[in-house]
Amino acid sequence: MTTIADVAKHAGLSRATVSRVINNYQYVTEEKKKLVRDAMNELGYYPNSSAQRLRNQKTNMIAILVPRLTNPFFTNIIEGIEKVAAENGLQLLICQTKSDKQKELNYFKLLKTKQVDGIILTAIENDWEKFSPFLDCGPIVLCNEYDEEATVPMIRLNQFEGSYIGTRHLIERGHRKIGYCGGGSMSGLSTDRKNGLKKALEDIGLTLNPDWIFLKRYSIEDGQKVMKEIAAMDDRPTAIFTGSDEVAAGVIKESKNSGIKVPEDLAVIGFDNQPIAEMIEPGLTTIEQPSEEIGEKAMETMVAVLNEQKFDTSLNGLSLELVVRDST
Amino acid sequence: MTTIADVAKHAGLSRATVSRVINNYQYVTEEKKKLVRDAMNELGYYPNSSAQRLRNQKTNMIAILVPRLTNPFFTNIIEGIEKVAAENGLQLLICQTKSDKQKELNYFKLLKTKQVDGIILTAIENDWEKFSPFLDCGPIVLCNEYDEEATVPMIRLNQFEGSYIGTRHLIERGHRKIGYCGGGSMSGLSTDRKNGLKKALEDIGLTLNPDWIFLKRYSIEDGQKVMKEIAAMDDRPTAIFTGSDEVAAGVIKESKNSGIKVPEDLAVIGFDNQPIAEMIEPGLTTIEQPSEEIGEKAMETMVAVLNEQKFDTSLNGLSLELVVRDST
DNA sequence: GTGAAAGCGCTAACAC
DNA sequence: GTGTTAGCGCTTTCAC
Repeated sequence: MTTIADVAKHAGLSRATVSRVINNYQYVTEEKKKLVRDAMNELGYYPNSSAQRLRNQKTNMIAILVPRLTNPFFTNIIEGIEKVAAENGLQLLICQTKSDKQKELNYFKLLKTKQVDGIILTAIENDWEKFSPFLDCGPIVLCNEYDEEATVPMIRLNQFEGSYIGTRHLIERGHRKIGYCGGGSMSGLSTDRKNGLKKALEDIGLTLNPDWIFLKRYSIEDGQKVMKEIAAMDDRPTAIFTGSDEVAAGVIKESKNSGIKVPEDLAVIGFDNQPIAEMIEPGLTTIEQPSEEIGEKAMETMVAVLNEQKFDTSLNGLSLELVVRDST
Repeated sequence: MTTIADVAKHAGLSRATVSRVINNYQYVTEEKKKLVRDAMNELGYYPNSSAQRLRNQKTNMIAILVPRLTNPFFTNIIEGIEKVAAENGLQLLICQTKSDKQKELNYFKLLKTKQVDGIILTAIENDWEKFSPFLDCGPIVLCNEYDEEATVPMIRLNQFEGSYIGTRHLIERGHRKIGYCGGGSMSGLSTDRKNGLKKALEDIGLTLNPDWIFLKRYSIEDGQKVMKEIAAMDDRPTAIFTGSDEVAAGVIKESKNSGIKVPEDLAVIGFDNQPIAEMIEPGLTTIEQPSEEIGEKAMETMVAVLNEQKFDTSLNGLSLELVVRDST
């Protein structure tokens, strides 16, 4: 392995000067800069990043925690994060939690062991207080999901309104028996969505039937199970509001096996507007989330916090929009 | 930040002993082990990974290069890789090349700067010779894609046979005018698939019509474009063999806009057997790849190479299988 | 079984 | 402008 000392010797200069060239320090004569660069090229020298990290006490690496990489919504967020990260010379350590509390918590040790400078969360599995030992170890930024207890910057969209407009749409189509299918029961996002739905129902004097509430549903398979459960009911909803396009796609897929027609027998509305929403039949009505922009904002916030700048995340300008297709 | 010296002082022992406890060195009395562990807990000590990496000259981190995270085939490979990585205490640095030559090459610098101990490639953008400066910087393992020039371990499936059986299936359904839609023209995998198709045609005295060859098609959008091109032809194929389910899904989606019926006017066969294959209508006939197993084998190979064990990758026991649905 | 000390490769005072 | 040197936090000989 060739080190900075080898380059220094080869160039007939000191290690300090070589370091200055590596780091674009301005007061080095062009002549010696060239000497150093030639030596680096001849020896095929690259600075050892472990040494740099140890010396500089920073890694230029940010951990991104996502539930699953197989969900395009999260890979789209990563897409946005990566764009801004690249612009700022930061690297990403992408971590899958598989929605597992312990896994999520373990990744926070990355902060303690100084493997990353900060963490961006796209979901939350644990109670917020579990994170308190880590809050002073480096910046934490929240996006997509949120928690009322959290004291860190958040990129948060109005999920209440998102599900409210979705439910209004169902009501306008004549539905009165509307079910809800969401994520974790403790989740701020999921709670807000449920409340948005409730509010829309209450506006016309209805209440949400507890039999039609399904929680902790995330995948296509989960959606299929929900459809089976609905099919087995004596009193079925005529419409179902789901927390993701994947779950909605599972519902629609299974409806074909259950002899239930979408949207005639059951209207289905998704969330996210993933590619799958326009691939399936009938096309999925859904609430579009600007996933890539969410990622961009999150990383911009991280960069600002790392540079100790202030950054107002309360007004992020991002909103949810209804995309109407054929499933409603 | 608390360091090993703080722990040593707190426990009334030397830094060496603390280090021995951290690394489970066996000759430390239980009594002092406890003293050290208590001190670590009280101080909330975690070893600094940059320092460990610098000292040990290894990172326990492996880079995984994938074209895109939004393609489930690659995230499934990552799934398998991650499983084996976790079993072996290795971390993953997931890198998106976006099928860009320069990006791919840049990630190889991770090896030079000692940010990772090894690299697993799931695709190849550059000519193999471009990688030669990096071959002695750490182990490189190839999976999915391959290159005849490559001298590194590969997890390689018989793509020739995969497309041969797919094409046979089309021929048995009565098709004689079969088109091919694949990835990079230089790619070993894509070339083998094209040759498998050619062979199946030649077996019954036919040749592949060059007008029906589409290369560098990867996404749903690419598939839609292919369908448009086909629709505009005077002499159209009656069946199309595609290199991924995403492209096939795009073809099928666009067929509905072009008034072309699948499979009656155009049979479509995909590759990979991704979730989307059974979500769309008609259900997509496809060649299933054991993507997760590919990832597992790749990481097992990497672990073996890191431990300087031999590992025969030529017999990996993985094979491709035809999954028949309604698109053919 | 435990401690003292050297050194992994790099950067940033500080001196000149 | 450039060189000298201390030290980032850790592990591992080598003594004892």
